[in-house]
Amino acid sequence: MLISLKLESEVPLYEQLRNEIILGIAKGLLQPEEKLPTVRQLADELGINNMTVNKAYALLKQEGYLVIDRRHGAKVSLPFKKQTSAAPSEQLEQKLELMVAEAALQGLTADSFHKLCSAIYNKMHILHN
Amino acid sequence: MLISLKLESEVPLYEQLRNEIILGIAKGLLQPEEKLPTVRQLADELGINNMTVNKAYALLKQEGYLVIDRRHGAKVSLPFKKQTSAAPSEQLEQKLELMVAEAALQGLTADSFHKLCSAIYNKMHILHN
Amino acid sequence: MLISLKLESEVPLYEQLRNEIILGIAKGLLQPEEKLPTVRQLADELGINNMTVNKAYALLKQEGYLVIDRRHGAKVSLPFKKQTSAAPSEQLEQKLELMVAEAALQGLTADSFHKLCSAIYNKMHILHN
Amino acid sequence: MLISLKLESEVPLYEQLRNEIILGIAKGLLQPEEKLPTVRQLADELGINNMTVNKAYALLKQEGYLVIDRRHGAKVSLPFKKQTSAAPSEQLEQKLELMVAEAALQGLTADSFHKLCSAIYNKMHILHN
DNA sequence: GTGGTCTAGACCACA
DNA sequence: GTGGTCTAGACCACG
Repeated sequence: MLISLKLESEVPLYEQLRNEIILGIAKGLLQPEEKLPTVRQLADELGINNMTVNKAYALLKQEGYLVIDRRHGAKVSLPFKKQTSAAPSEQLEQKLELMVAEAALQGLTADSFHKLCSAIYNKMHILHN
Repeated sequence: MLISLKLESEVPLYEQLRNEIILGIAKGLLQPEEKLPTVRQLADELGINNMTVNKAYALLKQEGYLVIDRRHGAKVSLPFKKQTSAAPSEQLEQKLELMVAEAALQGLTADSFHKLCSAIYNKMHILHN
Repeated sequence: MLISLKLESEVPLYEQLRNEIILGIAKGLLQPEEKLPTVRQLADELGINNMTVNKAYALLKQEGYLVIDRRHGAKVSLPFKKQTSAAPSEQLEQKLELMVAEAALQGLTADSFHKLCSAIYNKMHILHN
Repeated sequence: MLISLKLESEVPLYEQLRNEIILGIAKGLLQPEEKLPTVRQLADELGINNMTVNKAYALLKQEGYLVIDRRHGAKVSLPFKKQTSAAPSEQLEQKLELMVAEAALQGLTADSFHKLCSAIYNKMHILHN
């Protein structure tokens, strides 16, 4: 899996890294239980500091996407936190509301938006139908 | 229109303000051509620094949501045209992709996501059907 | 409020700092809404690095004990997460179980343990009777 | 007696193992003078390194919970006497103080805490009444 | 002036 | 060899 960071971006490096890994998991590029590179390896590979990778891993661990095993480093968690009936978090809802508002103001029709969502959802490996 | 800012939020104040105004426009609480409060008025009302409001207005102007006339202050732009063939901005697409990935990993089905989007879209005043 | 860290301890500095602040809040040495020292001030005062204090503050923020306001730095949260009927977290229960086991094996009677708990609880400013 | 370790836990394996054994003794699952598995047996059984088990045993020996005889392996110590006048170790007291502070801040009443302690104490086999 | 981020390099506990 | 912690010093966004 290829990870590319934008050094000039406003988004912090550790957050970009987190996002890329989440996308990787959702798209199936990273399988559950799959071992991730060590902190040092990834830091070298990306040309950034150990602590930056460390912070990203710690964040992903805290959010439940990664499991960190003292013996073998970091690996992808098993999926399905099994949200009983998948109530979307309030935070997600608010972010989505803003996004829809921007899309609507830019002239995107509801239908176009739906199609865009579908297209994106289909790129995800982990589907819940 | 009521604007509420969360001082303790991660999101910068000027960005929260920008977001609230965009939502206001999309929901029809702010009409096209409607005049907004002056920087000072709004800053006083919200209890924040002038520069913060200024920054939000400048950002909204740059994004095309506001028109700023030195004589008459800031007012809401005329809406964009419908984009039937609609190329959603790349930034929007990337943000949406990440959001979908997180939603999927949290167990939200594509169908639930679609319904959520529809519900939100229906709250918007500016519709493009 | 006086904070003392043990440099020779096995407990990480940032965690010691977190613990001291939690104790301070519980004992009422730090009042709700009270402003804490800035990261730099506290780091200087304790003779440790900024990032160590930063990490402690970030942890306390994440746990809900502190609120970080971009304008005025860190302050103590309002209490009462209002646990409906205060179901003790499973983690607390497990830690307590181990502690009781150790106490029992060291010959401490149940009654002594109860009295010890009462004595400690009475030192706390925030009581729920 | 069943021992389960969590590889993904923050708590070091040797410490988890120590804790489980202490709980086993306190609950009476391990009787005084009872022989424990050899280091190798237990390491194999749990799928962990010999050194890890070794470290746990050494720690338990140092704390007085185990007696290690080179010829007969490790066995459970005889219980301590009742401490009627009982000075609880300072370390125990500090850990308990932090725990109470966290519990209080999370809205747990003193009474609930007491009841929880009683319930746990009753699960222990070694009682000092 | 505040916290947030990042670096380069170091040491330590764990396994 | 792994992640976790810490340091000293730097730059930046926010307000």
